[in-house]
Amino acid sequence: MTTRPGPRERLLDAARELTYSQGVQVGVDAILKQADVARRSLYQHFGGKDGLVAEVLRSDGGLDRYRQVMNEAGDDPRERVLAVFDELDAITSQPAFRGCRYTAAELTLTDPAHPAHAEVRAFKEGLHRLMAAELTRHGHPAPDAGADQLLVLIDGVLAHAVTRPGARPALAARALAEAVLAASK
Amino acid sequence: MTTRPGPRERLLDAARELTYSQGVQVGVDAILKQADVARRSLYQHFGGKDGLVAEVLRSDGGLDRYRQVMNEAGDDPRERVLAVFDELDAITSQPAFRGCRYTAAELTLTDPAHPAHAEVRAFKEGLHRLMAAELTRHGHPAPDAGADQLLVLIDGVLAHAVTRPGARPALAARALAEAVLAASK
DNA sequence: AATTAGATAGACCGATTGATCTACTGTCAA
DNA sequence: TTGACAGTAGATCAATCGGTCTATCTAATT
Repeated sequence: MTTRPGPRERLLDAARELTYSQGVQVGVDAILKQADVARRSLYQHFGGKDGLVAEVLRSDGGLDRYRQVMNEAGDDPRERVLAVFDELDAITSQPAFRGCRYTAAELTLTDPAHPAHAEVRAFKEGLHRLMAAELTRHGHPAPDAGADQLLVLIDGVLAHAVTRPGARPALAARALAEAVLAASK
Repeated sequence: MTTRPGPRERLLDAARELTYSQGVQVGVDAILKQADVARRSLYQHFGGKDGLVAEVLRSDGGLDRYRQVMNEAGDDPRERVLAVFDELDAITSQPAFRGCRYTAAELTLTDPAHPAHAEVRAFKEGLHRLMAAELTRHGHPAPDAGADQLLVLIDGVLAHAVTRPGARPALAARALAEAVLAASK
């Protein structure tokens, strides 16, 4: 039989799911209930709700998913970048799609002192490095600026898909990503 | 001496400011205090907090601001579209910038029944029509698809600027907007 | 002058929030 | 056997939430 994970993992799993489907405003009680964990364990492991939310973002592995999608697309930088937008089209078409978890956290948590903000920034910086590396391999004359453009496109797709469900923004963005790639020599 | 606006206007002004600076999670009490209005007036005029929030979005005049920026740029559709991104660069560079109020509302308010969602959608649709009209005048072969691209860029700029303050995403997006315009015959 | 509608002030409500606390249980190692 | 420790269960806390209520005041209408 499968041993179920410890309280810490169960808390992270429950929080990851509920803070996405219901937003970070979800109550601690709901998380505790779904995790089937004692109240005290939460404060023992994460210090409080804020710490739990931050750890959810930190341990989310969002960057790994981007890497995986690109790796499955092969070696060609161009194909690897475009594969990201194909994947975005699939993600944003799912009924359970509720936007980018990082952007949502950033916009929802107004308090600048919230530990989640640092995690959001770290994620975006990591994604920027990821994209810049691809553009460098592709011979792009300004990989940093190009990565900025790709990030705008990615964030734009994830933000826009929430408000206009039928728009398929990833397809629109994919064509612009090709324009970014076309800047290479 | 200037007669101060009625309770309804004061409520809208206070709510517009506070829901932006502190998010829609801001308490009713804070809005009432800043508006210097009796509690009852809020429920008399708007039925509740949800109604007030929705009316803030509806009466925000965000579309008018886009129109004004484009009108100030003259008649040429190309200049009018690019002026939008110049303006976005200015807006996102302000210290008080806290993201797109509509996107934030959409991501924060999880309840699908919240009346704000309809206002968000109406705004984005209006913006889409605005951009499509410019592309049509510019001779774009597919104004609707082109407007989709411009909206992704706009949403991307507003979303990305929140998480990476120094990135100047509007400048990156402006170059891509030129690519959209270049599709015209 | 009488009536009426809108606004104000503020008490009050039940529900929920995040967090702390005590008491108890099970496990493993010394 | 003892002790340490992590986890559980649940009472409890103060604060805050959105919303309803009564009572009073004011200004325009009739």
